[in-house]
Amino acid sequence: MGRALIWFRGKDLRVTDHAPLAAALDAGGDLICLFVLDPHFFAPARARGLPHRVQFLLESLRSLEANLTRLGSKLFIVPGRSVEVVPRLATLWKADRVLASRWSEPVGVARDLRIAGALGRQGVPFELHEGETLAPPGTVRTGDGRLHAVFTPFARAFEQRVLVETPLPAPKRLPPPPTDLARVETVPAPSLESLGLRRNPEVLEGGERAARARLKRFVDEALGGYSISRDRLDQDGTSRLSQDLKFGTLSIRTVWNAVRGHGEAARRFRGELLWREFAYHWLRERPDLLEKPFRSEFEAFPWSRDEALFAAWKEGRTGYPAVDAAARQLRETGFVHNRARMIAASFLAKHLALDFRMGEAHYLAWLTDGDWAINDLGWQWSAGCGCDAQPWFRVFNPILQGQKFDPDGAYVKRFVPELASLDARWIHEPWKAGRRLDYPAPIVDHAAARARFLQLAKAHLKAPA
DNA sequence: TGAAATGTTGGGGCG
DNA sequence: ACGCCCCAACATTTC
Repeated sequence: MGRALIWFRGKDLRVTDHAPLAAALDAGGDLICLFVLDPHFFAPARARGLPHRVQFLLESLRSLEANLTRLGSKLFIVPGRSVEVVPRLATLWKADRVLASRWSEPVGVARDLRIAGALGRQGVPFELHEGETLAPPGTVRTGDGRLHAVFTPFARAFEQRVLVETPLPAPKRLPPPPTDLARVETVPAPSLESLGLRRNPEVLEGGERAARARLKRFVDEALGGYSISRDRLDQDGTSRLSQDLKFGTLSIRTVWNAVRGHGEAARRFRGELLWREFAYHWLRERPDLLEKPFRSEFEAFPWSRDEALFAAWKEGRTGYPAVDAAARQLRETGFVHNRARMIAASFLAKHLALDFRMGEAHYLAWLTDGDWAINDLGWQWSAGCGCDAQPWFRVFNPILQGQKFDPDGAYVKRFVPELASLDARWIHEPWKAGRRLDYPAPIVDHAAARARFLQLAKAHLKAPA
């Protein structure tokens, strides 16, 4: 027996397959559930810069609170900085140990080190449990102990060596919070309105129940055709689970387990989950990747930082419909289709030769699913400077990509309404329609921009050191 | 998890 | 009938 303080954080907002909760419940004794509300993160000015993420997080937090209450426990939401709050409450509430889910991204590692130190000085163990990834980052390695630099061998090694266990069920009930707790300031889960935001109905609903419904929809309706329809901008062929993995409203192994078997399409989807593992492996090994390219020959690459071009890209007025639709989908809905992310990223890094970190930061702020490891890997992949990246000379043609993956222009028309009445024949190259449109001409010519980038990259990357 | 340039092949029109 | 050219279709190479 003893008293466990379970510290829920922004990446494990669930009660199902929650290792710290299950471990504490197994051990018996008192159980206190805590969420620390950092006033820095939950400030109106900051929230306005990340509106979609904040909305999803708040809904998921309220869902977690309701679920814990339903199970007989309670979520204490305490304002403050976690490095201060957690050690203070551990002492004040006489916890014997503090449990949390591992958080392996740089800010989480640094914070957990400080907290472990502070708790250690108070004689309280700090236990981090797995659940963030299928395999703890860094555990899948080559024969000589290095991380795989190429995805395919990584995936093969993962499948051979990693045994993904069955998810833990949600607890049937939880012990009520102890009655002798010293009173501390708690706050209700903030409302969007209190942060100066209005609910955006385009952002998917937060919380475990909505997440489970999405998983079921995907497995029942979309998984079978995943291999083909995953690339279609105009279809709902993707899982739409990214924000649930980001905030932990579904555990990664719940998703993995739900798509076991199911043939080739499911194997393809599991491959995408393994890209996530790959990204977490590398970021844990190389926290500096958030600042610099994986491939060192790109460290001094002469990227542009042209603010006018960047603004056109962010606001969706480059004149290339597929690129602009992606930009507007991001701002309006907090989500961008995977194929559209690639098209938009390629355009920024190659046609515009802008520093990929500008796009990376913009995506991280506006994506509901914005995840450091995955976002960074994706951007570095597109810019050609990443781990197992696409070659620098591979330049997506935004017109062809649009024609291939949005043949009727339905995706473009949804997010670029100025083009709604345009014939599908011209939808990806509206300047050829011979019509006056309230839509910008291309800010760069595709062929010229492509040639310019290839020349720039060749000169920089092949020049003798 | 590309695209464009270049090379090759083969059928048909035509002198 | 034959060779030549044209060019679409496909393959290979290059960026």
